This record gives sequence, structure tokens and C-alpha cells, in this order.
Amino acid sequence: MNKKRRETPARMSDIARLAGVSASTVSRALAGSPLVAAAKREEIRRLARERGYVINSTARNLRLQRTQAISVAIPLGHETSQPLTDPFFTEMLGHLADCITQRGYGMFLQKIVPPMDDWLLRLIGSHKSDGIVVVGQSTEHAALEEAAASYKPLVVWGGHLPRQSYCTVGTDNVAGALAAVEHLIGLGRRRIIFLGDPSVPEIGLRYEGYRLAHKRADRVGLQPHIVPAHLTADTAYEAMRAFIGSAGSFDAVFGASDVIALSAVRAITAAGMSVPRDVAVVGYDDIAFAAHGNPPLTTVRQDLQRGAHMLVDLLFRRMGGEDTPSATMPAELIVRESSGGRSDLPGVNRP
Amino acid sequence: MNKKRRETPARMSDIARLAGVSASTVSRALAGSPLVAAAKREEIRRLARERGYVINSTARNLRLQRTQAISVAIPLGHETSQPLTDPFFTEMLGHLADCITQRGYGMFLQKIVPPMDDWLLRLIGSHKSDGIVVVGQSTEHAALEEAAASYKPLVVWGGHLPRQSYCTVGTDNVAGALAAVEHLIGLGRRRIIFLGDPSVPEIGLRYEGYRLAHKRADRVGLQPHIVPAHLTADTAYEAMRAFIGSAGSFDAVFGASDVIALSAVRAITAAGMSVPRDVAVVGYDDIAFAAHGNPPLTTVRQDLQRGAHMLVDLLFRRMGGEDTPSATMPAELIVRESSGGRSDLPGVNRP
DNA sequence: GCCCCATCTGAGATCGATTGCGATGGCTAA
DNA sequence: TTAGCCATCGCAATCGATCTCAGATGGGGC
Repeated sequence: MNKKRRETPARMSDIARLAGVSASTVSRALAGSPLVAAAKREEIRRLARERGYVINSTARNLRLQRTQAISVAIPLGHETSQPLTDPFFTEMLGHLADCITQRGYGMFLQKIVPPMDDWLLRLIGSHKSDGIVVVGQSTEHAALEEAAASYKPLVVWGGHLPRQSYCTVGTDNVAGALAAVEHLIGLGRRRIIFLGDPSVPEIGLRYEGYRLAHKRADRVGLQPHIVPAHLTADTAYEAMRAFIGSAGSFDAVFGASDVIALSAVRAITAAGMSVPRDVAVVGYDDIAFAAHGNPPLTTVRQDLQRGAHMLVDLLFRRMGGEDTPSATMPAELIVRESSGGRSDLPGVNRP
Repeated sequence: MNKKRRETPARMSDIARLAGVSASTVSRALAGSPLVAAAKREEIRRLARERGYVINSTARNLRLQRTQAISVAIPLGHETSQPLTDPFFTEMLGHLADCITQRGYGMFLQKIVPPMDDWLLRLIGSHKSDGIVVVGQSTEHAALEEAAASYKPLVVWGGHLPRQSYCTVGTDNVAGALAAVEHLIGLGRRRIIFLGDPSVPEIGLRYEGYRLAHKRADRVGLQPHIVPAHLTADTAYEAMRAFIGSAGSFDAVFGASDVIALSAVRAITAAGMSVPRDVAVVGYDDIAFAAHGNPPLTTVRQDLQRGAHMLVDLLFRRMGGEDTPSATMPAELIVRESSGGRSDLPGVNRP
């Protein structure tokens, strides 16, 4: 192997010189254009392959006014800590990477942390990508609304709010939470804590489902109570611990996410109580973790693989000029041991 | 708010016309160059901000011959299935995203699936990024060697092989595996299965540690045995199930990764045996899962956060022209219940 | 009043690939 | 022989920002 490697990366004009043609012809040959004679086309392609020539995608993108890449942005406005380690996000990321790669696009990952002054408009304006997937609304509903007014190829994973103009994909948060809380009520639980921060749209909708369940099962002794908690494991644990310490009485916890619910389980166990005997716990997401926890977590399943597919499908249709509506997927209650319920008849089985 | 938005995105020359100056001046003003008068500079910046102008990064990158982006490539040559959902990868990805974002760079995610004909040289040649992080060597040792010969800004997470010319970061796989297997031997286990595919460099090194432990504890009745298994949960489960079915006798399993080990636990439990009573299981990675499994998994911890930091640090030094050596981090045995060992004295405590 | 220098600004080349349009050459048909 | 046509190919403009170099402007010193 004695290929001579150039120090400076080869350009198309270099290949052209070697082949004794112009850059135009090389460009056409590599693109498989019928405008260049078949024999010459193969000759040029062979030469390019031998020399290890690869088209410079920056130049190509500038000329073609596209990037062949999708931005995936993760706003973390609600988080107090920086690292991107939430299993929900990483699972979603993996699925998105699959879908996007499969379509021959690159995936540009953007973590958005405070301060977040018009990050979205900047991202759009920079022309780094041909479309944007935002994972989670976080605190950015207003920014999304503003951007969506003039930028079409944008899809968002999250809750669907009334009078919202951007395109979302997500599960039916209200129905999912409703099922979860009715499940707890059906098991005889009377004082169910909502653990989470309803100012985040998705969580707000789950809180709505929580209240709806309480309203429907309007009995004496049913006392809704919210304990604010951010989405990270540590802050949720701390919030739960503090609440237990404040001598609040309760017999169930509905965590706004699995990470929150699992943290609650830890805090409850650490306080000497038992899950589900003393306190039943239900989460939301069904991250891979949930099934393997101790005890396995009852939760509301969001099919992230399907969600990622829908997001990417809608995005590409939008990139093609179509104007797609939002999509809501059904949320499914998965009953496991942490709620103490039987797994076959969610929400209906009374002891 | 009645900003008039242009349909076609603003260019620098548009701002220039509005400000009554040339594009050169706008460029300098936005770059904060002292060459342009302070008053005019601020005027131009204000105008640009009002109009929501953002520099087109494709054009800028072409001119500056850089991309302000890092490629993160994940070769999945050893995988039979496509999806990128392995917790090890997603955890690593999250940490890499943190480090890279923090330096003001974008992260370009590349999933590499078979057929993988010179993907690395193509990636390098395309000039999509200023540097490349490859997560896991998979089956691509040769490709990495070839590329590293002429391309410097490349770092690899994985095992450090003898006479290897590319720069790796990873834990001491041999020592880690050695500690894990000596731990099992110390607990009285005599027939320890190695579950994994040693043709992947990292796994090969772990197998080496496995054999070394057997050699050191050279007693009658110690029988090493390898059961090939790929890195996915399903294939590992299947391999373990098949082995159990073939009536092989064993009292311990060393899984080449946590995903493999957890699958082994599932297979063993499904076959009516108990972990750790009948079979002790140890994994490798200490993914977040491991601690919360049932039973919690004894494993060899790799500090991925630190690993990601080192990868990115070395990469940037290489991008700066430095020629950095590989780095090996210590691997730490974390004793939990799946091996039935006590957690304080790893590898020494005999019953 | 003149010249020089410091300070600022703009024209134009450049990064590397794509593509409309015109040019070239060979060949057929009148 | 010449017009006409088709198959190929190259010139040059273009995408949008950056930066060199040269030119413009104005103020101050003599």
C-alpha cells in the first residue's frame, strides 16, 4: 500500500485535473448524470474512488441551500443541573437517531440550557439543519409559538395545548394520568400526592388528569395535594424527603415522570415505609428502568419508538411543504407491583 | 409586534444595505472587530438583532474551513439489530453531548451500520466536522488504524490494543475483568461462564482478564468456558437460554457487559434457577440500570462521565495539533447482590 | 496651507461544488 | 458540400461570509 496521500484534502478540481476534464464534468460524473459519456463517467468515478475523494459537504450544502441534517434540540430550562442523563431523553434520542439516520440525514444534537435567549430563532437562522425536532417543551412554549409562525419544518415532542400553533406529537397526557390516578383510587387509596411541576406543559396536562380523576370520584376523604418537584432524580428525591419530614400524611404518590416516581420510591423506602404496602407509587413514561425497579414500577407507557417515528415522519412531510396537524398517541397504563394492583384489570379492580 | 419578516432569509448584504454600509463592515461589526468605529458597530449590531439576523453557518464554515462541530460515530458492526437503544451508548452519548456543547461545538451523531465500507474515510473526507469521537471499536479496528495514519483529530472509546496507533480512552479491561472473576472465584465459584464475543477488542481484553484469573487461581476443578454472545439484550438472552438448555453445568456467569449480564439473569431466573444462590452473575459497565436490577448487579464500574471528559479533552488537544497518547482509567469492582458477595471487601472475602 | 499618518471603509478574491447556457465536434441527410 | 442535430463538455455565475489590500477621510503638526 503506497498510496500517496495529499496533505491538503483533495478538491474536485484536483480530480478534474487528473482526469483531464473540468470540475463540471467531475461533478456530473459523480452525480451520475447522463450528460457525461458513460466511459468517461466510470473512469472519473474510479479515479475518485482510488484517490479517496469525498465531496466537501459544506461547499455542496452552501450551493444547494440545504444541509441534509436535522437538529434535535433538548431544552433543559426546568432543570437545575446540567447533565443530559435522563433516561427518557436518552431513550428518545436513540430512537430519533435511528429514524433520522435511516433517511440518510445527519442528526445534529443541541442541548439548550439557561440562559436561553431566542435559541430557537438563532438555530433556525443559522441554517445548520433542514428541520428541527424539539424534545420536550420545557418552559419554551412561547418561543415555540413565535418560531412556528414563520418556520414550518419544526415538530415538538410534548403536550398539546389549546390554541397551539406548532405541531406536536405526544401521548394523551390527561387520559394517561386519569387512568393512573383512577387506578390508585380504585385500589382504595385516598390521599394521593402529585409529585411534579405543572408549569411544564406536559406535566400540567398530567396534573389536569390527576384533578379530573379526583373530581370524578368525588367522595369524602379524597384529598388532592401537589408537591412541586423538578424533573431530575435528586431534586425529586429531596422534595419527597422534605414532604415526608413535614409530617404530611398520604397513602399514594403519582409521579409526573418515572424518574420522579422512582426517586419517590427511594425516599419512601429510606423513610422506613414500604412500597406498595404503606404507599402506592405510579409513574409516567415506562422507561426501560421501570420494569426492573424494586419493586417494578406501575406506570403510564409512552411508546417512544412509535413517537420518534411519527415525529420524523411529520417533520419530513413538513419539510416537503405539507402542513401537518399534531398527533396524539394513546397512553397505556402498565400495572406492576409498586401500586399493589393486579395487572389485568387496570382501574377497575377493587379489593 | 409587527416585524415584517422576509420570506427569504436575510443575508449579510441585506443588513449592510439597511445600515448603509458594505457587507465587509457588517461582518466585522458582528465579529466585534475594533476596525469598525464603535458607534457604527453598535448601530449595526442593533439592526441585526432587530431583524433577527443570524450568520449563515454553512457559508461561514466554508470560508473558515471549519465546522464548529464534532462527529460522534457509533459503529454497530457487531449488532444484529439496528436500534440504538443500548443504555451504555445512550449514557455515553449524554455525557459527550454535555462536554461538546459546553465547548461551544455542535455534536453530529452518526450511527454506523453494516455494510460499512470505508465509512470513516468518507466521514473524514466529507468535512462535516472538525474532529471525530468513535464510541466503541466494534469490528472496526482495521478501519481505525488506517484512518489514524493520516487523520489526527480522532479519539476512540474502547480497549487499548498492543501496537495500536490511534488514541483510545477506556478502562483497564483486563484488570477490571480480573477483579470480577477473582471475586467470583473467591466466593467459591468453580465453573464460571464467560458470556460475550471476544472478537470485539474491548471484550477480548475482558476475556483475557477472565483467563488470567483462572490461570492465577490454578486449582483442580476450575473450568473456564466461553459462550459467544453479541452485545444486544435479546441475542444474549437467547445464547444463555440455549446454553442452559444444552445441559452445561455452571455456577457463575461473567457477562461481557451489563446488558449481557442482566439478560443472563433473566434467562437463569426463567429457567427456574436463582441468582445468586444457584448462579452468581457479574457484569461490566455499571450502567444506571445495574444498581436497580433485581437483584442489584455486581459489576465493574466504568466512569463514563470522566471518560467522556477525557475523550473530548484529548480530541480538542489533537485538534490543536498536539499528539496525545491513549489513556486508561482504573476499573472498579462494585459488589452488589447478584454475586452473593459482601460489598466491602471485593475479591478477598471468602465464606 | 500642505503633508503625513492614523483611522476607518469597501471592492474583490476566496472557500468548493453545482448548473444554465453556450461551444465544440462528429455525423447524417439533403 | 453544407446545414442541422445530437451528444458531450467547459465557462462562468452562484451560494453567503471572511479577509486582504488598497483607498478614502479627517485631524494634527509644521
